Amino acid sequence: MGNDAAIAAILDTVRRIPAGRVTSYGEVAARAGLKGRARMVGRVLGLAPDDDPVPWFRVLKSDGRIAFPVGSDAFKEQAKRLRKEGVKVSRDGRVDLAAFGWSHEQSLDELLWGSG
DNA sequence: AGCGTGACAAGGT
DNA sequence: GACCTTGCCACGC
Repeated sequence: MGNDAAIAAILDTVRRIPAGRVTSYGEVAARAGLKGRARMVGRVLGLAPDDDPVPWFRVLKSDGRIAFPVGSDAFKEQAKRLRKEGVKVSRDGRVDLAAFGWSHEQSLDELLWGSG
């Protein structure tokens, strides 16, 4: 897969992340057919222009933490946008992937109350 | 071409 | 948990 195709695949994948859910750079790469190229995902999101809006803030590190340094402007912006969609973000930028992760497809209610 | 750097990940100490 | 190493790859020098 060429570079342009890879970029398009990454952007498409990120646009498919549902509001109120998060995923990791690695998972985006894998779903885009670019397993092992998580670093490229971060790079592409960083370059993504405003003309081509993508929900970059729904992408976290594999451990569920925001990738930016705690306290940085980017960190605060990402936490703010996530919280606005109902995602719980701890002060140090942690998100519970079991509750809000994409393709867990399990609502927080189900998690708390149990499905059956 | 080589080397360092980076919005990463996985495995080990 | 904090680090370190290895694998990954695009970029700028």
